[in-house]
Amino acid sequence: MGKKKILSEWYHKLLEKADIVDGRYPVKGMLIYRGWGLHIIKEMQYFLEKLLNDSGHEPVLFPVLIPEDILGKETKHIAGFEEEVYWVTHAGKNRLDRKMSLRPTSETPIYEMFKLWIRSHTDLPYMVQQSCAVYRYETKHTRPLIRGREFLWNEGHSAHLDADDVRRHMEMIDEIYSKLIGDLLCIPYVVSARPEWDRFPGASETRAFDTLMPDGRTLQVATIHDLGQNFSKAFGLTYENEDGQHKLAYTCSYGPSFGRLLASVICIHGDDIGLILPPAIAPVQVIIIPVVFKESEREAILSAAGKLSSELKNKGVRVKVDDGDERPGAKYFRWEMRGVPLRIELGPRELKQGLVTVVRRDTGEKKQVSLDKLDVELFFKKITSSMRDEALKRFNEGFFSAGNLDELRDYAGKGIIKAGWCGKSECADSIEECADILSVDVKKSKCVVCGLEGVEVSAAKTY
RNA sequence: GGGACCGUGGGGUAGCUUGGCAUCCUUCCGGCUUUGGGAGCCGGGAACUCGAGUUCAAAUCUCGGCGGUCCCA
Repeated sequence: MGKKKILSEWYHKLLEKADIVDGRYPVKGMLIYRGWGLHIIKEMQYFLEKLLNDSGHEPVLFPVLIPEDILGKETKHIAGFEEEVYWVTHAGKNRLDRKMSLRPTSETPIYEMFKLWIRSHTDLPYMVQQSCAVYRYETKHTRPLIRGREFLWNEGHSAHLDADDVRRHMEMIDEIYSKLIGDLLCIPYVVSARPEWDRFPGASETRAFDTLMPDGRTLQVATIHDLGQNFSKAFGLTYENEDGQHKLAYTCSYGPSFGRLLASVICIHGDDIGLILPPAIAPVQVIIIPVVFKESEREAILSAAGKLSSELKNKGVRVKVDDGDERPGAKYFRWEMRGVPLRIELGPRELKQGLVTVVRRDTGEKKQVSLDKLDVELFFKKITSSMRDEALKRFNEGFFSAGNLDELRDYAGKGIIKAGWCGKSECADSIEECADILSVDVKKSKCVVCGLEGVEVSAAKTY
């Protein structure tokens, strides 16, 4: 399929061929999530929700409708989303007295309830999380899983005693997301504070996680927002402290996009043949292919395959025997395209010697292993760590440093570029004509536009 | 936000300039033969994005809607 040549064509074809999503639903920016793709998303979701719940979050599920007056309570927030909100205005033929929006994000309805749930300082920190779909009428170019008008994510919301506790909480969420993105999905990323003009509407700081796609553009896969007391003020979110005084809480919200994480997994790990999935999220971790020549051998081979399959299943491995009518070669291709980490071939040769042939999807490496010494968990560990190393190696090659605007322009679209910026907004505009500024760092550097003393920024073409 | 291109069976396409029988591959169904890296043969099913207009006649020309892809900001 030629991944490297035309990433987007490769990507679109694979989404369909591997049963990940179907983008033919006739509403712009909306997708059908299909079996293979949804299963991968569910694996990520369970992993993340467990970490969040273990850290003290209460799982919740809020309604999708938010009344206009509640969505509009924090003025900067609504101003930031205004153009993207879907409105429900009618019930049958009757106009609703109170317009309802489809949630673009759930800070506002959640704070409406936090106000009722949080009474005392002993209730803090208060943390909830939900996995759900949110709705934003994107006017930019939509792309399946990357930019849609409906997308799946997990959103976490918390309320705290003070600003310090928010900072500590952000560190903890940072750690949880790093487990999700780096450990589970084997994807390298950068975390950085977004420049002021690119913050979440209503936030005093937005910290973002960006992955680097093979075409040199970055993809923001998760964010953490320090909302200070902005929302608490708007919603009257107070608690009673030890002295019986009512104080405004501090709040924080955060979320990774499951669609974008999946898109990153597909593009960053995949190759010309198709998907390569980390074992932890693969819907099928081991595919067993029985190789049958003679009818007389069929029963013995299939029963050996079935026995191996149940043994692995008992160990908690997601395993499948492909006993369909196709020839083995056709099966190899299909399961490789779908990214199954390990293939086990079982034919007359293996049966006779008590062996299996094991093939790794990530490296293509083929090995004969004696059946009683087969350790798939060890294979999974090796695959996982080598996928992480491979991805990191390519990621590290994606950093550049630009001393002037021409260099910045040259590197734009190749990766993440470090460049100097003096702090003036017109210079930022010139930089952003080449590449979006992801973050403003502390290291000193001369502005690539005007040459004045400034600080280093990270910039990249973004999705 | 600006621009370019596109929409034909389930998927991919030819045909469109110059209006007139819709092409091929693949998938799917049935049958025979096969099976260690996408098997072969025979038979069958299945399509012009929607609406309006021009015309004897529209996949083809015009306008609009819906949907998609890419580029630039």
